[in-house]
Amino acid sequence: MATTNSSFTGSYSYTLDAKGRVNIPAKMRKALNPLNERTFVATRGADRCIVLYPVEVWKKIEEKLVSLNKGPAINRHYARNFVRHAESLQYDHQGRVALAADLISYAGINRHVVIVGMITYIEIWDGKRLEELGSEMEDRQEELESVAAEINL
Amino acid sequence: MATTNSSFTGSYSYTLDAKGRVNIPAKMRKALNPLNERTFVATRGADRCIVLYPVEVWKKIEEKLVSLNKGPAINRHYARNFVRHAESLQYDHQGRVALAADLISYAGINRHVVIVGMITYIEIWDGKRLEELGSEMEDRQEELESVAAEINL
DNA sequence: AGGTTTGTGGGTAGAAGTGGGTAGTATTCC
DNA sequence: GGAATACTACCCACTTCTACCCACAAACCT
Repeated sequence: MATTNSSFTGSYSYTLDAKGRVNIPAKMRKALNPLNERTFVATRGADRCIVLYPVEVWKKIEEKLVSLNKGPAINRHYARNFVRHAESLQYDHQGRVALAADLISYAGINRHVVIVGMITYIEIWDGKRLEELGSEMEDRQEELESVAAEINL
Repeated sequence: MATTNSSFTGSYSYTLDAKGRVNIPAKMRKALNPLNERTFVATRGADRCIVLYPVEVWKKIEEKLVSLNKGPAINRHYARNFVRHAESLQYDHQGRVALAADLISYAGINRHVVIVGMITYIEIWDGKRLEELGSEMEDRQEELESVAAEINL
């Protein structure tokens, strides 16, 4: 119960209700530093999922985006796409956040949702899509192993 | 009896109860540094068993995963697969941990469980599966000997 | 032997997850 | 401008699950 462990891990299965709300897993709520005041920043993730950053982490992302050289059009485009879909979400007293329709459709979510911890941030996936990705990954075992070799756990 | 920093060794046989709980061998509980607050992080092991790291060891793994460049998709997939099945487990006052159904089915566990010490971490196996693996290994005696030669005990 | 530790089973209070109501605010339309 | 409508934050209610507790049997240790 003493959450010295402030990182997000594990995966949890939930349902998106009729109002577009999903539960944030209790363990992740506990892992979120209170200075964030129960709020995350949600945006589009690279892998067609929704990504939730604790606000303190989001601030650092903003800094990096600001320091990005705005000369090349592609850089501006990148920053725009990242920020454009970002919205800050505070979970209610039942532990739920309301996701924007834009993000829900981007991630292809229908009702069955899986929330995955990625240590410093959280991902929200459509259950089925994540499964499909899992089986795709089985075909890419060597690539994964080369990553494993690289970081040498 | 300052066994604070001792290592995990030996193998012990237990039963998984109806609630998905297994005992952690008393010797391993004693070997776990108290700063871990009776908690391990469990995740999928490479050999179809469950792996338990003391939290202090897990933290180091997390650091490596966090420092992975999140640009390439394959790196994200790798981290996701690793962290996704991880959950932190604190053993109760009878010395048991409750394993997630996901991990139990991954390791193919039914009731009879063997817990193996691997010095810095712990493995949880289905009893029968571990036996089968043992007999497979008998056919690979030369390979085993070449490893022995390599580390030169 | 007798006390202590260890392993196993099961009951239960409180937490977690889910659905839905409502009041107050914002938005739209005439 | 003001009424009708949509939206959202907050609240309450119900079900399911889980962490914690107690109990007991077997093993262990002088």
